[in-house]
Order: sequence, then C-alpha cells, then structure tokens
Amino acid sequence: MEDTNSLIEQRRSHLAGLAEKGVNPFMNKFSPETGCDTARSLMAKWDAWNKSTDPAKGEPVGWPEGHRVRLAGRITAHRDMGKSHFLDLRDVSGRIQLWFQKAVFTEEQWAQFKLLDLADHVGVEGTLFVTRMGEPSLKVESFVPLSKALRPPPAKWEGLADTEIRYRQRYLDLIANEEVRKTFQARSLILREIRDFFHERGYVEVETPMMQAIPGGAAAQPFKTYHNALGCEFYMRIALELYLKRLLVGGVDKVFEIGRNFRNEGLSRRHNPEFTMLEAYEAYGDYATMMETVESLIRRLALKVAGTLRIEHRNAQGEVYKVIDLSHWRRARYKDLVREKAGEDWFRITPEERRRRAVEDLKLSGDIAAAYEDFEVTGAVFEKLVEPTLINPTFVTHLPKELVPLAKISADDPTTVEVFECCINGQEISPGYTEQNDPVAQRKALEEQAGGEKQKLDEDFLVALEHGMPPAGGIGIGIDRLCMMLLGQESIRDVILFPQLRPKE
RNA sequence: GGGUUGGUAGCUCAGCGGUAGAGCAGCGGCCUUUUAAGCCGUUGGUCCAGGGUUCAAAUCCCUGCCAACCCA
Repeated sequence: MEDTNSLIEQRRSHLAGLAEKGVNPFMNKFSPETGCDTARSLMAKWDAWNKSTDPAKGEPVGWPEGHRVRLAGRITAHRDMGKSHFLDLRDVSGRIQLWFQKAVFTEEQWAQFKLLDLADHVGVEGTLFVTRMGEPSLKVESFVPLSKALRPPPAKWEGLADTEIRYRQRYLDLIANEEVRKTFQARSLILREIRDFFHERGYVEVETPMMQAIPGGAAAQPFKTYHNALGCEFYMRIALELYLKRLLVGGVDKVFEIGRNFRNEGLSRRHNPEFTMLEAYEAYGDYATMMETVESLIRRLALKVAGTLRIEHRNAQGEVYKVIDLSHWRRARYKDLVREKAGEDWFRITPEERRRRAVEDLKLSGDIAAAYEDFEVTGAVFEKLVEPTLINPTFVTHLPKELVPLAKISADDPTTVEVFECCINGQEISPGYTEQNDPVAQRKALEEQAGGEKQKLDEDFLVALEHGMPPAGGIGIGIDRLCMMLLGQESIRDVILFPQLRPKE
C-alpha cells in the first residue's frame, strides 16, 4: 500500500528532519518508570491531600508536586499556545497531560519538538504539578522520539465509525474508541477468570489437535487443509469433544480446554468461521453436576466483569434496551416450553396437525422444510419461538432423544435424553450432557449419523471408549456469545478482535 | 443465496442533474496554565470501480467490488 497524501508526506518530511539532526526516531529502548495514568492518579491523590483543610488529614499520600518521573506513550492530543504546548500522552494505563515550555529547551531541542506529530510515541522525563484548571500534569524537561507515526490517526472526537476500517484495522479502532478497548480488556478478564474457576475446582487445562484427520464432535462443515510431508489431508477441528473424552479414558478426570473451532459455514452477527469454545468434562459428574458448574461460572464472571448479576445492554444513545437477570436460573423441560408457545395439546395432536399448525397458525412456513421430520417441526418451534424469548438464564432439559442422538437416555423419561441447553440472551450459550460412555451404543449412533460413510467414523475414538470411559458430565460454552451477553454487544464481531472479512483486492 | 442501506478530504459527515462543501485533524500566524483550547489565514479530492443516459453526472440508470443490517 504505497498510497500517499499530503499528511503522510508531511510526516515523512518530519522523519527526515529528525534524521538530519542525528536523532533516531525509532529508539530501541526507553524504560518508563510507571504508567501515564498511574502517575496522574498518584499526583491527584497528593493534590487532594495537599488542598484538604481537614486538620486530621494525616501524612502526605501519593506523589507530591515536583516529583520526578519518566513516562512513555503515544501523543493523542496537542494544544498549541505558542511558547507553551499541552499534549496528551496515552499508554495502556490511561492518559496524562504534558506541558512543554519553550523556555525550558534549547533552540535545537525546540526544533526537534516541532517535528513531533500527533500519534508519535515519545519518552519524556519531568516533574509533576497541577495546572490552574486542576489537571495533574507533567512539566517536561526532556523528551526523546520513540516511534514516528507516518500516517495520521483517526479523528479524536468523533472516534472511528466506519465498520470496515474498525474491523480490518482494529488497531485504529482501539486507538480511537475507548469502549472498544474496555470490551477487549473485559474479554481478557473473562478468559482469565474462567481458567481460575476451573483450576480452583481441580481441573487440568489441556490443548488438543486443531488439525484432525476426521473432524468429529459436532455436525458442521469443516475447513480442509493439506500436510505436505505426510502427504494427506487434514481438517480444522469443529469441536474439542472427542479428544477431551480420550483424556477421560486416560484418567484425566477433570479436564478443560479453551480453544478455537473452525466451521466452514455462513457469517453473521452471531457466527464467525473461527470462534472460541470452552469444553469441560468431569468424571463421575452428570448433566446436573454441569448445570451447577455453568451457573456458578457465569454468576462469577458477571460479578467480576460487570460487578452485578443485572446485565444491562445499552444502545448507541446510552439507553438500556435489554436487561439480563442472572440471579435466577430457571430449569424447564423442553416439552413444557414448546407447549407454552405452540399449545397445551401440541404433543397429543397428530404429526400432520402439528405441521399444519406450525406453518399456518405459528407462521413458520419459512423455517420448516418439506423434508423435515416430526421432531424437526417441533425443533423449529423451539428454535424460532422459544429460544429467542429466553433472555434470562434457562436450563432447558429433557430434550427429545431424536434431537440429540449421541446422548444418554433420561432415567425418568426414556423418550428424552440427559442433556440441557442453557439459553441466555435469546441464544444457546451452553449445552451440557451426561456423556455417552457405552462404546457399543456410541458406535451405533455414530454410524447412523455418518449415514454409511465409513471413512467418517473416528475409529480411534471408539477404540478409546472400548478401553473404558468413566461416567462423566460435559459442557461446551461458546465464549464469543458469552462475551456478547456479558459485555452488551449484539454482534460477534465486536467481541472478536479480528473478525473474518473478505480479503481486500 | 435474496432484500435494504451505505461507500465523497486523514477522520466524522453534508451535497443528490449546473463551479466539490463543512467540522475536526494538518499547515502558517497570534497567545507561557490549555484540555473537544481560542482567534485569523490556508493546504488537501480517482466523489468505490467500470459502463450508460444527458448539452452537462458525486447526483439518474446498469453491472461489479466492499461493508452493515434484515431474511434464508
């Protein structure tokens, strides 16, 4: 990209100007003592103490006026008053205001100062003080250019709105938009908290293959790749499941993995071709054990990241348009939820009548294909009419066995399986299972699912099961959707740093 | 895959057949406590691309590309 404009040319000439003066505009190393906002708040603390008239205010706190400090960051604002300039310096901790006075510097140094541009990185050293306006600031005594920005930053006030630039050049989005920085810091916190949660419960974190000869554990289109040295095709994984279960066989009784799955399907507000999945398995647990696990985990995440179990989603105007109450976790049977929307007699009428009612009365004609079997008609009712209404957390239990062929039959209702779908925010956040550990039943179910295509059977996995897998509960949690729910984002692209877009040119 | 909306200066946007615009940023000037600094002046454009209609197209039409949203 060799595009130039006058702004880039100006910056290039400033770069050349620094070089002529023998200044390296890309320093190898400069060690700041502390963060910009750290210095700023310590100064503010002292200032508050200093100005307090309370006779019992005690010992000085923070950093006093005149405290010497060395900082580094990016220049994000410039207010020029001739012989006196105010700049904002920003690093990951936040910002602090810099004061450059002409009188402090030699003519040569001032000439170098004039070659600095907005968005450059600089290192500065000086003393802390508070301005007349009460702003804790740094009186700069020396500075060094650390990295010259050859391109202008986005406008500071409007921020960056162009979605395409925001996603393709996320770094500009992060520079320009404070909320975006916060969202991704919160995502990092969520991941860390999930790991702490499972480690505290005695789980072992593992990493299993992303390149698999047979992509299993879910029904989804995989991406294909090729290994030159082995001379064979591989698939990018679509789920973590089958390898984690091998580890249950191997005696890793509590095991989890957080990792990327890849599905070669459509992109949407809720789908990115690569997405982050958590799966956790617990030997001697069952689906009920895992419901408790999911609830405890998500409650903890909400308190950590939002400070409350009442998650508010706000629109661009800052108005709350949705509230998710994570203090009550409903448990409801699949059939009961379907009856609420489709009629009390739904499961007593004939399959033909069900189809007619779904298409005509419930207006699901676009969602029900002619080839759908009866259970799929009910599935469409659930997916289109029930799931979107489950804003507050609901564990949907006792799913019909046809819907989840690989699961274990419920002890109290043989037409259903020991599976839950935890729905929050109108979407499925986490499925959970009492895992199938009967190798004969598992083989039969997988063969039926493969529809006679023998090469799709993960024989190695079935052999593992034949060695004996302990009874276990398992869950999967879509981390991206979890982040959307907790962080008030309606698009998956706003919780993934670099969402997939069509490559340019 | 279908529909809707959008793509104009570095950024945010207006203009919607008749000379290419504003604010911010930038550049020059004034100002040594400003903070979306202020005041004066000023530079900057493949109006997404390609075709068409027209005396005349950023503007109307067609095709394509990219994106967002809705639907499948």
